[in-house]
Amino acid sequence: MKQSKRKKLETKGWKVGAAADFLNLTPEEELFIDMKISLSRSLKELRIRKRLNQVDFAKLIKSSQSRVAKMEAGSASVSFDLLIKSLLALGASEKDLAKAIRL
Amino acid sequence: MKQSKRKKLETKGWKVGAAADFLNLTPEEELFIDMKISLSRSLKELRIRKRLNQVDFAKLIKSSQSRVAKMEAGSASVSFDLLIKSLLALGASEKDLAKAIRL
DNA sequence: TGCATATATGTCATATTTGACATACACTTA
DNA sequence: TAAGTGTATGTCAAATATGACATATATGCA
Repeated sequence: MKQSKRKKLETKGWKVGAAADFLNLTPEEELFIDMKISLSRSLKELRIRKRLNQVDFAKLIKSSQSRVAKMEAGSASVSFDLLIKSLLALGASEKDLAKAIRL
Repeated sequence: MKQSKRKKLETKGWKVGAAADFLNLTPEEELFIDMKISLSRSLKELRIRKRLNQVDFAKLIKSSQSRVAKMEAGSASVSFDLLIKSLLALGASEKDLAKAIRL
């Protein structure tokens, strides 16, 4: 993994693998994180395109501004389930999600 | 929603929405469930293609046979996170997952 | 029939994720 | 400068998902 990418993840609460050791990140773990980050990006993009601020979007999905911020920051404490629910709430289709995973 | 589909979900622990009322299933909720079920199917398919039984696969992902069964049954108690981790463990790529979501 | 293998279902203590809240930070504009 | 707006970060009790376990069911085969 590139040094720059590693640094980025460390700050977001990602403790991957048993040893929380970024040197031992398996390819699957990296893919898993990459996909979440991809969804994060799509979420932020979509929210902004809909001209919603984090507070209003949080209300829309019955969550909180802080959690929206964490979603968009690619925080490790956010599940795929929440990301996907959020994207669907913004009107994303299955096709959109399939695309978003890989962006 | 079709009657047949509704019946199927009811048996798998899906209590959707506040009222657990299948008559009030929003399109987003339905999409959410559909996607999980799609991943379930792909998972089962991939596992069998790799000639693993549920016990051995459970060991591979450090889980249990019962949870693998629940994953493949499309149980409501299974998260996207676990489904995706499992698929990645079977060698699925981001592309594969993007496809699997929509099958 | 009994035995082996594979899968399904239910329960539960533990682990993780959640929304809520407080508060900090960044930026604009008056 | 202060006030307003939007976003980020940390904490925590409650909600949800988890692996482990027991047990049930199904199928094949001696």
